[in-house]
Amino acid sequence: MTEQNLVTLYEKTLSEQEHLTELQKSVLKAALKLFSSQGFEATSTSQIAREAGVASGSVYKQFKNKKELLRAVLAPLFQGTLQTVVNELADETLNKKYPSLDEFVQAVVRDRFYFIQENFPAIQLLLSQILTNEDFRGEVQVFFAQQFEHMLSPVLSQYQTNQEMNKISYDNVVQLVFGTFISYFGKLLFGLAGDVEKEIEESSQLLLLAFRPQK
Amino acid sequence: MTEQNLVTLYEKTLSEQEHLTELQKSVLKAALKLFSSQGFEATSTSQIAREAGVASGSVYKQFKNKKELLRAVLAPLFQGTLQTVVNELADETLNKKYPSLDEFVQAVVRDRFYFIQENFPAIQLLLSQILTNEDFRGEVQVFFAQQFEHMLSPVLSQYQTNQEMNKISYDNVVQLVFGTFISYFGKLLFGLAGDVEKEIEESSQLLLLAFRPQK
Amino acid sequence: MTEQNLVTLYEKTLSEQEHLTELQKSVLKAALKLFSSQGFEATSTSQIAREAGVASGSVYKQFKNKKELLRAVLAPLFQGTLQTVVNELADETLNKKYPSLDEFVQAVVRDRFYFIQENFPAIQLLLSQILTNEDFRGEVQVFFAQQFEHMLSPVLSQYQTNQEMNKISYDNVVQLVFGTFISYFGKLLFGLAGDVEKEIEESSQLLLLAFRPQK
Amino acid sequence: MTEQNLVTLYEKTLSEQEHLTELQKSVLKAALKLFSSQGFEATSTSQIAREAGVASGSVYKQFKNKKELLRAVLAPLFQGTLQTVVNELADETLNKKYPSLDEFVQAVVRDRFYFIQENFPAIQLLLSQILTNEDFRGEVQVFFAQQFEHMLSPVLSQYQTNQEMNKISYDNVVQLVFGTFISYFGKLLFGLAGDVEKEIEESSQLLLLAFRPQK
DNA sequence: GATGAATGAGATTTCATTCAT
DNA sequence: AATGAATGAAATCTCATTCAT
Repeated sequence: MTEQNLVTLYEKTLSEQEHLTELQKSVLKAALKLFSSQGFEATSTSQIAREAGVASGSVYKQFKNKKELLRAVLAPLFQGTLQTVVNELADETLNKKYPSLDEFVQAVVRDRFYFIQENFPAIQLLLSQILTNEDFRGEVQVFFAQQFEHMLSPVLSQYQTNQEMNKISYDNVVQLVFGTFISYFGKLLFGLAGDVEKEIEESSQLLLLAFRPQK
Repeated sequence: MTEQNLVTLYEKTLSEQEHLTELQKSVLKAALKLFSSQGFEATSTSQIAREAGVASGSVYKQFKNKKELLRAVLAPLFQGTLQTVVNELADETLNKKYPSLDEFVQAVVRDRFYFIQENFPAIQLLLSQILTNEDFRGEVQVFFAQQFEHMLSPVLSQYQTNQEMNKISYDNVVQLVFGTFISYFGKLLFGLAGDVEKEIEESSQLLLLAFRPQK
Repeated sequence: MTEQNLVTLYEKTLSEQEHLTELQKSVLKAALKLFSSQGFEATSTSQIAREAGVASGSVYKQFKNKKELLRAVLAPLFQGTLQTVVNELADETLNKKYPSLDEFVQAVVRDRFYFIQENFPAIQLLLSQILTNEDFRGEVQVFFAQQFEHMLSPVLSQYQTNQEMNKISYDNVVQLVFGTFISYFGKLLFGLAGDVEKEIEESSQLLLLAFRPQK
Repeated sequence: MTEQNLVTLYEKTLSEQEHLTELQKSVLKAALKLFSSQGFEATSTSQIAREAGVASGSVYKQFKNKKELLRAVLAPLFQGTLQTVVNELADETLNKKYPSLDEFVQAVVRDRFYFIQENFPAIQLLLSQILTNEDFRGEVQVFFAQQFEHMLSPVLSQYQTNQEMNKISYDNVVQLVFGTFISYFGKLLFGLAGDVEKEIEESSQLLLLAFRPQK
């Protein structure tokens, strides 16, 4: 089974980046952890150094300043970790053959709900950065733009051609699916989520209400 | 037509709070504006004082410390502004008679999409606080708990009894609707939203795909 | 019986000062109380105003600034209260006829020990001001200089002429007596003082060891 | 001859404390100097930093806050400096053999009067802290409790056994001696002290009046 | 390179003092 | 005269950043 935990994946991505020293990597890991749980502004560089087990000055040997450190923390998330995540999603879920639209939808929802559950802090960091950091928002946009379209569109077309799915646009599908995922994240945030399998089942059925051809 | 702009509503709420002085109100307004646009941590109290046109010490005459100021900023949002918003939503949208489910859904979506559009910065503040401030999250939860259920449930039951709507639970309806609103907020955040009327039309149709009875 | 409590005496002195308004007097009383217990620097003017039950601005209507207020607090202590104290000491103790030196010494010690006990906070203020405030030190000096000499000297001379007392200088007597009083104050400060009558008895006997003619 | 200047002794004590950095020591020295001359409340941390020749922030790197700094200033005074002072007093004065009570008393008075004269500002700080700082008062008490009794009592007993001294209690001796020292400090404070040798002679004779057996 | 003590700009906070009402 | 809200200078304290070792 493939790894779906962002932090572990993140560390794997880091270890592959040969231009980063061990020290840099430990700083990045510590920063990811603390930025996630406390927010960027509320985390001090000395706290990061302590968590990373390095001297406070060493943080600045590697990263010009705190903002640059944030960029360096977020960069591998896109250039490595998230890319891996996307690829795995494609390989293991989108590219598989499912006997029916129902099973396909449920597989995608299951895959992502578990992902959200396991990577809750990192997602919290990403979302809060998206809300407050305009530069970062730009990077997210560049990363996701068309990232999925070429993967998802063919699958959708196929179900639509089979008349298993009604003819709604790619954008609309993304909107519904994205709304579903954010809703699940919100439920987790507020402690309102029930058993994950029950949530998967319900959310899948809701999506299918919109996706199934209306006769 | 009633006012739906949060900042204006916020000021109206403030003006009704007789226990607040003019100075307190101007500080609260300035703080709301700056916290919204820059975040809580990134806003200094002297910046707030400057924006409010008062002396830096005056902020502390009125509010014990910066954290208390944040509480004081957010309190009227819930105890006044958001309450007004909820009440207006009830009076003007939920309690009106609509000839059909389609028109009802479209009316609700239109109402909220315009609201989101007009109150974008305040919503951004609320969402980022929800993500990073656990205490605040608790207050939000208390405020919204069952706030809608007693307003929305009867309307849904009615449409479901008429067989204009399929039998999905209140929770599921909320999840779909909440996902729709968040998606629209996200589109605005990323500059991806098209013409608001087109967005309303599309999002309403998507919801209706899920709400309409599947024959 | 005469009043020996400094604060009460202070209030009496104030009430006789017709150039002071009621408001001024209440501020002075409050300031005396707070400066005594907390020290001058550690007491804020708004705290004084609150204690006095007046508006904070009113303090400044009466006294140019905080330092001036301290002067105004201390002035009546010398110009009225302490003068009264000195006069009473003279009238009731020094000028009385005592059958023996022993009884005279014990009467003076008793009188002052009770005075110290009852006016502990005010004395604490005076001492701490003497230590830290050079201007004030000057005023104290002016006040006490020769204040006692003309009262005490005749009495001493008389006992010395009678050969009830050995021939030590006025300065030496003052030094021994002052040392005795400060020691008692110190014992009270550190919670080491025993029953006041026992302390009076012991301290009187110690003084008498030095005063009695050595055969 | 051994060093009896508190500030020099203080610096010596500091230099022996290996857990203190040079910077900490210079801050402590500066703080002692300024607290002594101006009082605790009237001294700002930036003033201390300037006097110590360090950056303002460095004060807080070493000491959590201003109150902690005061504690850190006073701690070596008791744990080192005053202890040294007490030990030297014991070694050089109390434990020496003197031909008579007269010479013993004069030696002790001389020793302490010179000590008071040389360490006037530090003593002023200690006294003003004793008056205004309750916590500090407690520490002083702990330090001095029985510190002297076991050193002084045997010497007194010896003189009393020899019938060179009358039988007054240890407590009474301490009271007389303490009163003598405080009186000399007071004279210095008010600029009333004469030549130190004359003061020593007079004060010794006064004490001896009380100590000598009354025939 | 790594360290962590030292820096100093800037943030939060306090409070003596002023002034419109 | 009395008020107390408002002021702003200065104090305490924090923390991103630098630099000698």
